[in-house]
Amino acid sequence: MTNNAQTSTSNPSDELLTFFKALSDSNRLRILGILANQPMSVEQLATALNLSASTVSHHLAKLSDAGLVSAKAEGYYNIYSLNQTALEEMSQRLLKKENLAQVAEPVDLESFDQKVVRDYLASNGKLKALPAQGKKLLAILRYIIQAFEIGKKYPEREVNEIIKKFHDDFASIRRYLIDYQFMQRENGIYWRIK
Amino acid sequence: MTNNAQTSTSNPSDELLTFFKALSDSNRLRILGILANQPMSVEQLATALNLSASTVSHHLAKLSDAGLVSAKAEGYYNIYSLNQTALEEMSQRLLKKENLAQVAEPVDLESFDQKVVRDYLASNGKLKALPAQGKKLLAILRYIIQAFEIGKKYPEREVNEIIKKFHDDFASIRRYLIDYQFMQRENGIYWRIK
DNA sequence: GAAATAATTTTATGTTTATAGAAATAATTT
DNA sequence: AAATTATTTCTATAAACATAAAATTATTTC
Repeated sequence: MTNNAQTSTSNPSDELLTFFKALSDSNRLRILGILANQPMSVEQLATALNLSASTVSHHLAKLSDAGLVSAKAEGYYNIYSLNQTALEEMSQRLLKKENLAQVAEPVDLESFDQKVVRDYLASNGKLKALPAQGKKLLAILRYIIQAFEIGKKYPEREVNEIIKKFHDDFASIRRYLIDYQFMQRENGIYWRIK
Repeated sequence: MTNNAQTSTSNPSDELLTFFKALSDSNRLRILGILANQPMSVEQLATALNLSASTVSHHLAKLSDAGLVSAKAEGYYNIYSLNQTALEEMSQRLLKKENLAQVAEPVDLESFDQKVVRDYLASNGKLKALPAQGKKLLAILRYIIQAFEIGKKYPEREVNEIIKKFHDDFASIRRYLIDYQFMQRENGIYWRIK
């Protein structure tokens, strides 16, 4: 298991996650349903749901963490009730596309390219092979094209030299760079266009 | 990609549960966040999230079951994109108090009383004991009071007789019935008032 | 102060679920 | 047809979680 060492500082998606996790159990949904009709004590809920008091208490703690219910001491009963405002606010605030889009950590859109290139690069800096086609070839081409300056004019001989640093089959790669619109050519002169 | 086989007895809370379970995992939230920015293939997502393709596929299946994403075949890529409408519809439709209140199965509000009475009743129909106080005593009293007709006048001797069928300590119970306003008394005559 | 009652926390256990490797399926290119 | 690539399904495993009994805490009644 690799990834995200999840930052210790609570980010907005922690809040989302707590909210959804609270709602992702059938007995907790039943509890909310009951509390939407009338406030109740832990013991009453336990009887109504045929669960132990400790289990209900555990569920209520999760719902409470998510801000969905709140308790009011009454005698030695703890009367829980639905926190309706939180429910509606949450659903409106959290479930919009704009907000969701921000939930994603800054996605490294380059990472796919980087992985492909890493996989294909030998330790001498040359490519072990050329991907036959598709997305991986494009990733490699995006990598190679960076060896050229945008706008600068290169004679074909120089283009070949630069490409050869990556792979011996400079002819194929040069053609790909043209085909996929990374370069343009006129009278044996090449220039990078993106 | 399979899609929601939605159970034969599918009730509204199944739908809610599927929806929330789909959203209750941090990697699935990250996927949604990314797809809110741009559609992507399984492999691209796997690379961006540093997860295996099979894991991402598994997550996408859950999101798809919940109607949150949909896929479009493109070459041999499956390009997934956010199903924005579903997200907003769900949040508005599902998270209202009226709807939540219906999510709860018809709650048997009597069940607490019934359980208490069952626990305290011996096989001969008599009470094994009298709860000292609190909710359980009230449940027992609500049970006993049903032996009386509302409005009908009972002399004390008859009240004692009826109560004795439940418990020998008729004096305490008679007093409780008055104290807790199940009966009223005047000149040695009793009547049930609720 | 002692007994009774309600709720929470702790601890243990069985179930569910996320994960990834391997195998199977599907589509594409050569 | 054979090789390549992407995705899904199958299988196994480890982590997360629901559950309840027991212990603990807190409150009330007597």
